[in-house]
Amino acid sequence: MSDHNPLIRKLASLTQLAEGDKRLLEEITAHPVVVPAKKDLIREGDAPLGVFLVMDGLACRYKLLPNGARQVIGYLVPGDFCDLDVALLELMDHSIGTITQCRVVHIPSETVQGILDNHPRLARALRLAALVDAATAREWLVSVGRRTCEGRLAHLLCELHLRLRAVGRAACDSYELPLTQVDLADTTGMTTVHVNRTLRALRERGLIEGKGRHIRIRDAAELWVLAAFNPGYLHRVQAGGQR
Amino acid sequence: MSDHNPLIRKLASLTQLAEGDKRLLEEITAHPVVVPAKKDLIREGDAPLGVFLVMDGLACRYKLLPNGARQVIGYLVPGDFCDLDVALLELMDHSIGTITQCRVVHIPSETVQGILDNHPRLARALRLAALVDAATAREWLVSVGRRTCEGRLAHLLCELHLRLRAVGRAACDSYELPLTQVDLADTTGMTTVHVNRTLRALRERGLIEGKGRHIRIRDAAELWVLAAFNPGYLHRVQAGGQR
DNA sequence: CGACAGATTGACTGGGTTCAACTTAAGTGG
DNA sequence: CCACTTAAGTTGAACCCAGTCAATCTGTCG
Repeated sequence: MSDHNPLIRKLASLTQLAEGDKRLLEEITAHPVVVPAKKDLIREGDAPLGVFLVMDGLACRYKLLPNGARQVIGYLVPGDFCDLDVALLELMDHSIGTITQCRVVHIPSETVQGILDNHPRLARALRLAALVDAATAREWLVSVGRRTCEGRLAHLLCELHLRLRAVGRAACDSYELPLTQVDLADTTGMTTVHVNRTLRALRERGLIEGKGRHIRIRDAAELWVLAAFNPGYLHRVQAGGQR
Repeated sequence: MSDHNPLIRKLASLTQLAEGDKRLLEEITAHPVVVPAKKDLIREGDAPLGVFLVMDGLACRYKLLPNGARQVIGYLVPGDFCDLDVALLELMDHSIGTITQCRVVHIPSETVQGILDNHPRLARALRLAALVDAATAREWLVSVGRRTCEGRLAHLLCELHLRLRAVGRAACDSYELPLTQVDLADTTGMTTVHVNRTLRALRERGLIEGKGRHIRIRDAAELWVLAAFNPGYLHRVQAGGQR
């Protein structure tokens, strides 16, 4: 029953895993720690201490500017972990904080290194996941730089839907999105006011529906077009498209 | 005389290298190929074939949207290479093209893997360089999402100045920047018209000077403030600050 | 009930885009 | 050597998308 382990599901969506690999992953993720909402796991300027792995809940990477502005530079959904090689860095160049309460596993650098050295199939899977993270950051750059405001939000909704579905945290056409409009604004480079209006526009176009936390995608095809969403950057083995 | 080998200079700016390491790097980079300006090294959708390393000139990563818009998602200055693990990917999720004529080395995946497996110090350096690339993409996201237009351009100028200086391609306060205003616009998420006006504003404030390709930074301190530039994300060993 | 975070709405403003003309610089070929 | 072409840079004017400011509403929790 590895079906509910998000790390296993995620890695399995990127490449083939052997039974032994899955067992090892189960072991590593056996004892998560509960972290409340809105707590920093690690802060810019801190010395990194290994890899964080989110098993449940939602966390984000972010940076703050001197003027107080915040930019979210990535989300960690269940199964996601922060860079494999952080141990090489002296200092973190960004912060990671929880959005909701999370169950988090902290994996010491030595353990990570051990896996990378002795389990080539897993190493491959983990490296692949790291590549997808980097590709996702680049895709976000495209969003903020060149997509319209509607497109940015639409793109984010499409991406999170696929990512959550891959780890069994989303239904076919709906999911729980515990982000505030402030979070969305800090992610897409907009203001909260405009996020509010843009979401309404998406609703009025009949593309999405749902008050507050619950999102239902009413017209995925149209949403993809509006978002210019091309899921290739997620590098899923089975296309990762619509069910 | 490894002083002019940009890869060696770059890696040395990130971590300690032994003489043997440098010799190996010299070997690998001994036979670059000349690529004309404005040619794609590899295109989104292609199968990756190993790692590209830029020895001279300027190249960029970019993505195109269906509407024709382009977003530049990273520059490759001398010494930079594209992701170590691309071989794991089935398809490229973005393109890499030259801006100017470049001297480029193509390193087969097996060679890369050999180094990663058998030369731990080099592996460390290369991994570190890859982390810096990822951090740079995140910093760009902050720029486009939360910096003013003046700030974005200022930040880019600061970053490129440091990166070029690290590989001996920039003087203390000036450098050649072979980017058109179109390139700058596609990098910073602006229009060319506004890039033009914003550059003028930077000139009029006395922060930079220089027509066309040649940039001179007149007031680095002020430029850093305007850009909210914090070079920590480049993870240089010796602070990487002003000479 | 009061307090607070988050969402919503309206009115106003302005930064940045759009469109279009014009200039400058750098080839290229006759 | 110069007319012609093309890419890049510059400027002006009109417009509008999105930000700003501020008030109001909603829901939740103690």
